[in-house]
Amino acid sequence: MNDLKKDIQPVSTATMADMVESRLREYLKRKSFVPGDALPKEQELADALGVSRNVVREALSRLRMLGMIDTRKKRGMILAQPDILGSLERVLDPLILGKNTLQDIFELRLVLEMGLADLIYLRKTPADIAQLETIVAQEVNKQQKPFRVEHEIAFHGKLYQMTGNDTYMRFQKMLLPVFEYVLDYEIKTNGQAEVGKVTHHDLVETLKTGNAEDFRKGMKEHLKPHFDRLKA
Amino acid sequence: MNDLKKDIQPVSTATMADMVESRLREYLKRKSFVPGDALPKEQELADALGVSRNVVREALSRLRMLGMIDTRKKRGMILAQPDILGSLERVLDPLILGKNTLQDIFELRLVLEMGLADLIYLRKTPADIAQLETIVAQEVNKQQKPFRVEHEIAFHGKLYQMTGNDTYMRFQKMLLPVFEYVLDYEIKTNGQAEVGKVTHHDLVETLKTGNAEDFRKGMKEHLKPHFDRLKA
DNA sequence: ATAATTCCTTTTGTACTACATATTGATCGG
DNA sequence: CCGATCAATATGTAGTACAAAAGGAATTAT
Repeated sequence: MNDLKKDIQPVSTATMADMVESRLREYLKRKSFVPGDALPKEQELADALGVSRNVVREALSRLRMLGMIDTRKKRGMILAQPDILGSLERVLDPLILGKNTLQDIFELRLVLEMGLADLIYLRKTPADIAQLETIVAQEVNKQQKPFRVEHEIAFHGKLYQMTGNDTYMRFQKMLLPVFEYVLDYEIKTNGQAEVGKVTHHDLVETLKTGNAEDFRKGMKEHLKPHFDRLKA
Repeated sequence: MNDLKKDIQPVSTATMADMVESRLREYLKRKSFVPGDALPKEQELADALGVSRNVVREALSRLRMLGMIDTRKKRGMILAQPDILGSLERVLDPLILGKNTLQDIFELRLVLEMGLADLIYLRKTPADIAQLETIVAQEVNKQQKPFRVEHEIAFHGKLYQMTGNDTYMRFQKMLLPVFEYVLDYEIKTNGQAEVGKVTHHDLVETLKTGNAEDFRKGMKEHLKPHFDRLKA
């Protein structure tokens, strides 16, 4: 199905820039360049590849966007360490993604949320718990719609942060808009979602007294309305 | 820390292509383009932005790489649905990522693995179980090193597939090389890792008789050696 | 002699032109 | 009325030219 497309399309529609991009990738890998190493100049690459400098620049522009290379005016280009999530960020717009992908991401976030218990228990500190309690305390007062979302983000965001895993935290943050978007859509079609039986407050209590297993169970209950909506 | 960098760097080092890329993104969002809509021609964009067509093409080249736009020879460019993971794929190379990021991804995969139980129980079929049993049966014979990795991939890969979530599955597959890479590194420095008490065979049994909660516990035990290696 | 300044060289960034190529749509012929 | 050929058009590629910045070399001053 899709495999055929991936085999045939590149042959027919591959442009020079595409090929040069791929060649450069291969070149960097084969030469075992490490971050900081200098790359040949644009003109040299163009000559070596037998294309115009224009094409080379289009390919380099892509690698530059991904953070794979850094270029400075006279010093030439150097290999850099790309920010993996930086590239994702650019594409993760609910408005341009397909419905299936959005649904997949929605589920992915549930999976992530369910799996973070062990990391949290590995690294949580009393200070973290205290902050969570502050967040929960502020929730009690304001239950209006705009604030509820804010508190959801504050609470769950703090949980990600407690994992001590920066990539994980940023990843979750990026997924948030998609989550909200799908949620809004679901609510519009299926009516208001009820809230889970286990509250944020309960989860914090579990963090203080229970173990990772308990926390996972609590989180499952907390997210139950979302899970119930999933189609088998 | 990094926030400052993100605010200051763009001002100082932003090239025209960077700005045009950002402008185009904003433009697409503001005009609420939907996939299939036609974009203005390159020359028109260049004129409107006050830059050369060259710069516009560098920016478009980036969007094209991300799959955000499709272009055909005369028909112009049309907005497309980007493949979110496609962009990740290009950057997820263990050799060029930093050590911290690699460690983060290693942990991320453990998190994902721990969180997939509910999706599996929502969607598993008898056929899936049968396939898993076949995979496990083949494991028994060959325990040599190259085969073990293959079976690991086959087994866990099948689990992802059972979630019915294509994005999730591809994501996991992409994370695999990083996982292996970090694992190899750990083994080299800390010696061979022992294997978890719960085997693949046990997990399949749980899938047949137990519930999602049991499966999560089993998976935790199965991955215990990895979790034990994590630093608090 | 050492340090600071100035100038020159080099490489990227941008602009412009020209033309090839493919696709669309229209015109022309059967 | 349908099919084929041909022209128009937008992207793809090449090539030239020059501006700007950054590093290094040479020169001057203390």
